[in-house]
Amino acid sequence: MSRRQFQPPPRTDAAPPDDTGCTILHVDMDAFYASASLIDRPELRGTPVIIGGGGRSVVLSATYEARAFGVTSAMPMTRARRLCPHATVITPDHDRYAAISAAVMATFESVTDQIEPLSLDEAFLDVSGAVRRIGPPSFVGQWLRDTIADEQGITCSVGVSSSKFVAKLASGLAKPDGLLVVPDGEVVGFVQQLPVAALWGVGDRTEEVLLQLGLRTVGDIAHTPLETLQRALGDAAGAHLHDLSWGRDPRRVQPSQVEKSIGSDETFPYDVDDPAVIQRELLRLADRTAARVRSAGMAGRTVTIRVRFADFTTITRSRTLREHTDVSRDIYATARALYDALGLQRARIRLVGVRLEGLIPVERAAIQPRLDDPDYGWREADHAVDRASARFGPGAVRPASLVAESAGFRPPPRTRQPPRAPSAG
DNA sequence: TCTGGGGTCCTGGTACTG
DNA sequence: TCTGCAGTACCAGGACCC
Repeated sequence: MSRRQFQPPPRTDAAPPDDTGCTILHVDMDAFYASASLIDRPELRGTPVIIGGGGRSVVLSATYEARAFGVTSAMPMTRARRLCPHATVITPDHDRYAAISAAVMATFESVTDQIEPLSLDEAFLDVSGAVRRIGPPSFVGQWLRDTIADEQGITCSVGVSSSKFVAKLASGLAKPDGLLVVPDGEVVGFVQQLPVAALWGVGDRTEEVLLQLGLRTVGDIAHTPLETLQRALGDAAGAHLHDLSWGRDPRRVQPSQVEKSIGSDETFPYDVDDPAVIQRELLRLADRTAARVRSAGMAGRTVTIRVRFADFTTITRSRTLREHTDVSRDIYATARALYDALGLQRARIRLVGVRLEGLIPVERAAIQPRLDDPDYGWREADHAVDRASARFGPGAVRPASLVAESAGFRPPPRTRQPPRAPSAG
């Protein structure tokens, strides 16, 4: 809980919007990573700034001045630099973002304990328990905006409504630096005027399907038979969109969301066809994944690998183990077996990933020592590595093959062979 | 133009079991 | 013993979100 008590601002005489029953707030930081990066670089305010790395990375965030040139999040950096060559490029500082996010979440906690973070820069709040203590939801929303601006030096936008879906739409329309209330009686009209792509769950593919059906607005979806939507999009997605098109969204704010999987992907700076390089990368990713799983106090049962080829086709392979594990060696061995089973012969690979799914708390995992386990086995070794990493920094202790890699590894020359199709299964 | 990294959820196919 | 069926678990991939 927050150590700071809520301090209500002076009330104004402006007529408040009708926010009766609108107890769901969606708070979304404006261009969060860019705004956070400019706290220490105030001279760059009002100028185009792009947050992103080099090589094959994409744009993490951009100031509104850069967005005016067509730069958007997730756009390849090479393209962003072309669109806005005079922009200042800043390398992301994730530790800084996490610290600011934690401070913002603490501000939320001074209002309500019903907080559902969606990411570092946005969250749903259910303020129904705070209305009597603090004031109407829109008043709470404005106080949050003022407080975050004062204390963190960044702006945010707030959507206020009676459901998560509409609150999120409202915050998006309020951007930047605004607050929008959608009263209960206006939800259907508000939603149905929007284009189909505004709906949560409609991405490029689904939008294309809907447009092919002649559906351009949410109102069009609302007046389409449910069976037609389900035939085109599947039972779940069809029903979901039909509900949203009438403003129906019964999902409640869920304060605690348990992780269901943990994993890491890595895109190589160049396409790789050397099996040894890929095996080392799998080892590194398995190590990293296992450390995160142990740090979260979890254990998982299904190991999934992902392989993306040079032509961007992507395959996944998974295997469910007999027992849950948090041991680096088990995860690597399974990932390696899955990769070997692909039977790839010098295919050009762009990315590999390792993920552990089916997570449960480690104390519920009932991990059984095997008869051939030594007294102090791989789990104890992992915990020793974790302790060393905590004391001396990540990577203080690594598998020997990774140490050799950092000492002398050189990337292989680029090749021109096309990717080989993976074997069936 | 050329596409990151970390996730969740859903769907359809297949294998297994009673 | 064989076959068909239903339920379940697993697997692979697609789509989506931030």
